[in-house]
Amino acid sequence: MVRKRATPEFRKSQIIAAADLVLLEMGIEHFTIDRVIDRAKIAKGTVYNYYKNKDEMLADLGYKALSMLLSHFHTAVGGQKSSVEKVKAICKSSYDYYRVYPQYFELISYMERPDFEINMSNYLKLSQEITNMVNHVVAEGQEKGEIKKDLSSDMITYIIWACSVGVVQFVESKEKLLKNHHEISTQQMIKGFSEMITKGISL
Amino acid sequence: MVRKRATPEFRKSQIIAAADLVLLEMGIEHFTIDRVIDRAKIAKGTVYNYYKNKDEMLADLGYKALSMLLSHFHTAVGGQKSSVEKVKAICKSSYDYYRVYPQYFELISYMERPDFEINMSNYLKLSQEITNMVNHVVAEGQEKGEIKKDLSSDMITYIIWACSVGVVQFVESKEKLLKNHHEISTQQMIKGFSEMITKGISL
Amino acid sequence: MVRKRATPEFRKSQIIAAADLVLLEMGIEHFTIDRVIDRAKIAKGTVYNYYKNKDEMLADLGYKALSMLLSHFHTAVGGQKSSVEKVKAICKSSYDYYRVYPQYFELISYMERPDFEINMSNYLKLSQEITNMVNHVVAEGQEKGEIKKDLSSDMITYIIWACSVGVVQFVESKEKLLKNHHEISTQQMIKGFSEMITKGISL
Amino acid sequence: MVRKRATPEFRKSQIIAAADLVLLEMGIEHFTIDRVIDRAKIAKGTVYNYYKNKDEMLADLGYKALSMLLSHFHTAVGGQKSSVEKVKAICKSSYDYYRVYPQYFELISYMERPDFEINMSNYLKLSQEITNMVNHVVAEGQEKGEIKKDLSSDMITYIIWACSVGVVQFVESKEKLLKNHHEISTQQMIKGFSEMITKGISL
DNA sequence: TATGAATGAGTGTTCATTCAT
DNA sequence: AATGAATGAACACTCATTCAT
Repeated sequence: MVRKRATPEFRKSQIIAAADLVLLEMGIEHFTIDRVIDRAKIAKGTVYNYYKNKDEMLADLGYKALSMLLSHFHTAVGGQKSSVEKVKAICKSSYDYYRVYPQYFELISYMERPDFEINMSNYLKLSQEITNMVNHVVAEGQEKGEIKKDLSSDMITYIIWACSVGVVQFVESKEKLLKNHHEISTQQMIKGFSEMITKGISL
Repeated sequence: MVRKRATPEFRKSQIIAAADLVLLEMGIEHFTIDRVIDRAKIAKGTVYNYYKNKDEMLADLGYKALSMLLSHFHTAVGGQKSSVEKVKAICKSSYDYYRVYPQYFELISYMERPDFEINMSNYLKLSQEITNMVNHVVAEGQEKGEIKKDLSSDMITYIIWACSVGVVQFVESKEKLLKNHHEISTQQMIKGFSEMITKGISL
Repeated sequence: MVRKRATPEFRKSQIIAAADLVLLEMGIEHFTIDRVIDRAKIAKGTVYNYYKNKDEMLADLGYKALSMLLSHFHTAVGGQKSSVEKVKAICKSSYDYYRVYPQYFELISYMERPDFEINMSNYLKLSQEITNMVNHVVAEGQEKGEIKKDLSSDMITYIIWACSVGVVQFVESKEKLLKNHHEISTQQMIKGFSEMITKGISL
Repeated sequence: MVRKRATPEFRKSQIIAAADLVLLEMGIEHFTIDRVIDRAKIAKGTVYNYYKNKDEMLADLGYKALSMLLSHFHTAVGGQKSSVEKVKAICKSSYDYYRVYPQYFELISYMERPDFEINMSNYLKLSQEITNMVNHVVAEGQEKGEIKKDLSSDMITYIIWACSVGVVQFVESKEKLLKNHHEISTQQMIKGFSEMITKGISL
């Protein structure tokens, strides 16, 4: 009814903020455009002036999700001295991240779908940045003789990331299944996992 | 129109085969009854003579998926002597399994969702059997002094499984994303992963 | 599997007995052929050897329902001396009947559907018999000077029946709505209704 | 294909009009959304922009049904002087109402079913209003000594309503069954019924 | 006669996307 | 740019009825 005028940037941030809330409250499974426009108090058609389709909007959210992940990794690495400790911190912070933004974790998994065929160059660039960051830590460790060199730093980086995701998903599904939060054993598992990884990459 | 008669066993296997294909081609997200009946060339109602609902059909597929996995694990462990080698073989065979039955991996994840509320006692029993099998290998290794004891065999089993799933999913999504099969580096990654895990759990 | 042989009469009574139970337990709304064959332990196709379709089966049940109603009316009238008292007893026994066979009441209403287009000659004949029975009571009352004559005995009979059905349905829906059985006021209502009718038809 | 634009008010009235026709022609048992959209020549999804679900649509029809009924009662009562005459007019106007809006009668019955779980506060309020209106007429008659006092005005109101519904349904089913309109005897029946009721409640 | 596997036209509901205004 | 009414393809599931054996 009321015709709101706003700069494109503002409007887009308004939409993404609403989308963020919807994702937070409903999860990716029940994320719908209708719920987003309800939140954002804008018309349905307006969304499509800013996003080609739903997936493009999710990619935008995904970008935010990766940003937060990168920031988590930076914080985690910051306090550590040795490269191995840094890797361990990264493993642990993957889980911390999931605890704080479980929906973002879901979203990142969701975006791996093979039929997610939109322009995600920004997303991929950021994804690369995260990889580079971890890669840098690993390569440094290899140079300093802390981390074994029979695998390329790339490979080690991928393995660390893949295992971290796997462990978090495992914990997630088990917690959902059991419907109670047995935080203790989860913490033990994360700790055991981190140590296993660091031991596995050490010289 | 044309009424095709068949033994219940044949018809059920026909449906499962069609469902397998649909899962393989479309992924769990786009797995629908309509697509299954299209493939199986049967009427809609027929499906419901064999399965109470969609989830029960998926549970049947899931059971098959776990059976194949267990069988893969058994084969893999069979040829190994030391416990650590057995664990390594399990890690590698997770990927082999994925190569043969890629569709089953996401199905297993899907069935973990908390609202999957059908009778899955058979499925869960088999799931437990797999866990027990791996657990047995790990516990044996601990007794023989091959595997470290600061983590319970349960915990190690879970971590191995979670990491294996993570690595396979990673490989899967990267391959689908890049749409070319760089089998070599994948093989390297699986090898590196297996060695990292075995090193991580060794004394 | 096992081929049961039986006389057609026995088989039909077996089906109708099962159907009766299904109607009793599920109500007309959830009355299905599947549930009947489950109960009767016979094959689906067999039903259609004895009944052209579902409605014909219901008509058979409906016949039974009317039989019980007629029997209720006979019992009710039996104890009364004056015609007016007989009419009052009929009004009351309509409700008694509903209390004992609520599903039969539903069924009778259901069979009034305009698209209930099957051969119901038996049903209609019995329906006529009930009408005749009431009509006889009314006509007798008119002859004896107990019941007013400005309306034909037919008309009075119809009105009595129609009002009785209406009152029972009203009580039924109110009880279902309120979900508690306030038997007292219901009894009062039935009593009030019966008296109102008898007063209405008296000279 | 062709996108027809209309004001919401028009579209809603268009849907209701179509629904009215479907109810009239098919009866509540065969009232489906598909038939409504067929009639209204709109897309399926459009219905759900105006009604949350089927029951809400029926509730809207039901509200309209009660409105017309109340209006009929008001008109009927308007011309009468004595309370007893007013009651008689109400009985007769029930039938008039049915003649004008035959489809609404079964709808009102249908909405009494206990699993009708939508917000019907408006409907129930209106229903109460009708009851109050009749109740007022009866209570007035009791005060003036025209109507007997051995039953509460509430009870009498309910009985009048229940009997009226019963008689209308009886006439309806008989007419449909015989498929010819013997308007004369129907009129006689309504007249007889009204007089029977008024006689029944008089002092 | 008996069987029960097979059929397929519904049934209500969802939701991403389009497009006339 | 903004609106929001309109669209229609999906979707899981039901059940009376048919018919080859």
